[in-house]
Amino acid sequence: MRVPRLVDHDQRRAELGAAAIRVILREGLGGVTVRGVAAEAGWSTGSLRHYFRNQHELQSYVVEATTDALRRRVLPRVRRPRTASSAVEGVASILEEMLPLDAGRREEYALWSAIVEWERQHPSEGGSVTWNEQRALHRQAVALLRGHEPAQDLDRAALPHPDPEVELWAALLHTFVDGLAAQIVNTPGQMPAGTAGRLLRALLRAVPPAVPPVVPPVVPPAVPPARPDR
Amino acid sequence: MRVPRLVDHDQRRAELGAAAIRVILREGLGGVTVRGVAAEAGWSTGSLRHYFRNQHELQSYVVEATTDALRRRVLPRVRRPRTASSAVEGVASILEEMLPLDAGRREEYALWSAIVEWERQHPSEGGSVTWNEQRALHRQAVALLRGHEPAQDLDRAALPHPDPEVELWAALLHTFVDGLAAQIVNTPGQMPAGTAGRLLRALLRAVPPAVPPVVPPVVPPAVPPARPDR
DNA sequence: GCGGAAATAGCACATGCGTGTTAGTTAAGC
DNA sequence: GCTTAACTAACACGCATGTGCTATTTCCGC
Repeated sequence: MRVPRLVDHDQRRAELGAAAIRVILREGLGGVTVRGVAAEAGWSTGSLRHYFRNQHELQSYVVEATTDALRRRVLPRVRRPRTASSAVEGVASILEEMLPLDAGRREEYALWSAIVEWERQHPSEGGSVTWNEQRALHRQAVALLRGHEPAQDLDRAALPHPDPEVELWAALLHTFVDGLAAQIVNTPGQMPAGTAGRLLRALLRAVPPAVPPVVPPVVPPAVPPARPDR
Repeated sequence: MRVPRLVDHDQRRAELGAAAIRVILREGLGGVTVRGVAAEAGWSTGSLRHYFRNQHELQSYVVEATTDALRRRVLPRVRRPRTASSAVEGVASILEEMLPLDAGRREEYALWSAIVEWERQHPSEGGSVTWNEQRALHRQAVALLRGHEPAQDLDRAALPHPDPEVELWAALLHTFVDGLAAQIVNTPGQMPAGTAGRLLRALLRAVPPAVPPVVPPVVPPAVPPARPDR
């Protein structure tokens, strides 16, 4: 069999994905057109369409690739060990990594927003992946605040916490941080970085402390009791 | 002087505005095109362009008109007297009027979102009008929760409250409700109406009550500031 | 009546989009 | 060197958009 020139499709697609990300940052997900991305990458539309049959396939790939890229960028940052003067300060500095407080994080937030928009318009069964990951992060944050042992791996943090109070405050905190990020970008005049940080810390201080360790945080048998939430 | 046929421009523009609102609900603010709105209203583009010179003028008018219409629809509802079993319940039922919990309020939220998007892309000096109004509403809510006299008129509520704790919790609550609304529409699977209501009430219960004017901030050793029940 | 300004309807042009098709180019295997 | 499949580039079609321009209709004041 004769094998003509071969190119690495995955690598090509990654190259296109990088160009598409630049387009998203400049014009939003709606600007991710076949022509636009091809021009950004310096290719012709015909070439691009050897790797993506249509616009949906292109956007779908870009959303997936962007999600992965953001994960790889953000996760190490929130897992970075830090010297904090208090639990509140430690958790606040973690959560601030998620807020669009400077140019770099504003870019990341714009990408997250584009992904959320995509997920809203193309709902997948099993719920939003990014939502579940964010919830796990806030669950960890609240557990830390209340003095629980942090979950070892990320999969563990994806499960509901045995302490229902952790679940409740994780939901409250998650929702609040979502709103905070939205206000920072939508009404930056009314929500400058300093105000955002103060509000975040104020809410963290409002998280009630765990009751004294009558029962240490031993993971109980696999079945958590039915919780009112969710 | 000869006066030809005269039509009420304001009334025409209002008619166009109503058609544009229908278009926004169907296709978003991006769908507000000269052709689209004209077709929705049953006119030709040439006619429409006697009242709006270009697309920007059309969208600008629509945003303004929609803001006014929403104000007129929502304000009486949040001011409706209610019989509540508690302060938390009373405030919760007010704030729920702002959440996209049913078809009607989802429509209103979609319109609010379109306005916020417009304001973000076309920032005006003096900050966002809608943001300030929302903040005033939450300020009132927190004041109510803490047992203050409610402000008489709306202009009064637009000013910062003398109690700094009211200002702080108004900001926290405002941000939280923003996030709640966003999650309800963006990830409805993870944030159904019942959960949203429970989270809202949980946060309202976390608002610290006003200290009785007996002993303000005498901090007993090792006891964190006043906390809600439970 | 009727002149004429306002109002209306419609067309034309340039632009940008997704997508289908087609001709040219490249390079591995024979 | 030749063949052939993959790759590249470009064009064409249909559609939608904003906007400028031009007939056509309407109706008040004379």
